[in-house]
Amino acid sequence: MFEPVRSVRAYERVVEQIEEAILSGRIKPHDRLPAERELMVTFDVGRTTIREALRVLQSKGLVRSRSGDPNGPEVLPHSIDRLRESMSALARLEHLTLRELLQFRIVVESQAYRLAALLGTDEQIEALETAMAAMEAAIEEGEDAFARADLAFHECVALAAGNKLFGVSTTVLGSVVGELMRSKITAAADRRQQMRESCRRHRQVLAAVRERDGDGAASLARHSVYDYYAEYMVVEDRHAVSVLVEDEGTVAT
Amino acid sequence: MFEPVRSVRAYERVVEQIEEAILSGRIKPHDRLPAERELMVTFDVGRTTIREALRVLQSKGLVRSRSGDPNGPEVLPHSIDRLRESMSALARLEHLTLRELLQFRIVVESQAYRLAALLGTDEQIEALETAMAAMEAAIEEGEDAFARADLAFHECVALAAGNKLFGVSTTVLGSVVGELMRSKITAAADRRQQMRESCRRHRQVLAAVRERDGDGAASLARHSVYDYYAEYMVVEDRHAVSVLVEDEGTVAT
DNA sequence: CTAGTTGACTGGCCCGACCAGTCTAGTCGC
DNA sequence: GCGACTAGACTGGTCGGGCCAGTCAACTAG
Repeated sequence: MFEPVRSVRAYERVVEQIEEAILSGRIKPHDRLPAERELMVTFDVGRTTIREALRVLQSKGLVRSRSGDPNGPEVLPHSIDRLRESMSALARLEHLTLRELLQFRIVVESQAYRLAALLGTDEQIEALETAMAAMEAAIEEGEDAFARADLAFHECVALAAGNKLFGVSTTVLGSVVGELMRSKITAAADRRQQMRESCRRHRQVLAAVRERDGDGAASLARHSVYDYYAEYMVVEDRHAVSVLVEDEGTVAT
Repeated sequence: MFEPVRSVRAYERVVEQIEEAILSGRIKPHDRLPAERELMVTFDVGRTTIREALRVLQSKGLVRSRSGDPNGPEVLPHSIDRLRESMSALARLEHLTLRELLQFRIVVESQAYRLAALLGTDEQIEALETAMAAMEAAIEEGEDAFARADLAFHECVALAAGNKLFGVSTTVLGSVVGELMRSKITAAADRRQQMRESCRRHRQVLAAVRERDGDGAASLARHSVYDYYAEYMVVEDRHAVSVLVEDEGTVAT
């Protein structure tokens, strides 16, 4: 007849209210929350409680507190950092292998290209061309710049595909793969050469996209990822990945 | 010459240390952390700081504090809840549409089946059969039981595919889609009928998997998701999804 | 009009206290 | 001897007060 009432901590209810206000858009990024001593009056709780709530919101990437700022805690612009962190934690805890990450990445990335090729507007594909050029230019500016340009390119792909999820996934997966690779990096081979090779691959895929050849772009993208990482996997993992690489209907070595 | 030192809050360093201990596996699930008053001695900080650190770790889903528990805060078993939450938050903030979620889900799910069909062991596929039966039995036990059985089935698929990521994604996507659908639910149609229909679809896909027909299973899975949700989308969204549904090489209406 | 100072705020952190929940050891009744 | 009960020693949850360092803005001296 009656429902059991699980005791809810005070700070949790504070979190709930503020979080809802942010997620619903009632409070927008760059807005400021009232100061802690003010919040503790409006919520009628101690400062400890307010602070714990703010810590939680901060760890969720929703707000940021700066010591001494008279404007109060700042509501942060949306970011996928939290998603990246939880994905990264999951990867460590579940001991995700490079094979698993690449299988997933191949699936997601190739279909993003396919969607972009089939549904992207001419302007969006033109933007891809620009991003591609920026990427090639970034080779000279070092690895970080290149990584950023690469990210921007994939963001454009997701835009052309008309699906933000593909962009987010690519970013997150790239980050996690990066973390995993750092441990098994091959003594910093010729990165310059790798970047150029990467650009060549991207060019090929982009060409297929331009021709509105969705399947071709997807296939090229699959091979691109596979070839890039194949050397870091043992034979049986390579096979498990290559199953996804070849076009449907044919299974490779 | 010298690096700028951004001041790191005390509680953050506490979080770092404990988090690293957990993520690295040095502290295992169901282990207990020392009590707050004890931690505050070992870290040489006030209880406030310890509590803020614990709140953060709690919001990360790594530990749980129960009032009065003499054993201290508990290290939680791994869970994808945090990933689900951040994904859910992202979906709200970025206003992800049903179309976007389904496009992604179709891509991921179909390839999971494909991998399962091509690489799953006979035992794993047998387990799929068992899970399928449990799902059919669960129809009689209500929606919640059915949802659980459905989840378990997809977990088996990911297992057969040999990739935990596909299972995680399916779970997370399912949850987010569920949240989105709650708002546009069609007056609780005949859920019983829908469940039966869902089982029928799953059976078809499973049959293809049994025959090791990866492409067939993938194709059936794509259609299955599409058909299930098509009515909830406007025409142009339907088209953007159907592009992914048809086998490569052919594009549908 | 600018450069520097000052003061009123901010959040970060600590302390001590109190309450309510939880487990356990010991007690009481059988 | 054994089970039910109780009391106590913990636990975390919350509060208030206090101090410090950082930040910003208004004000002041040049």
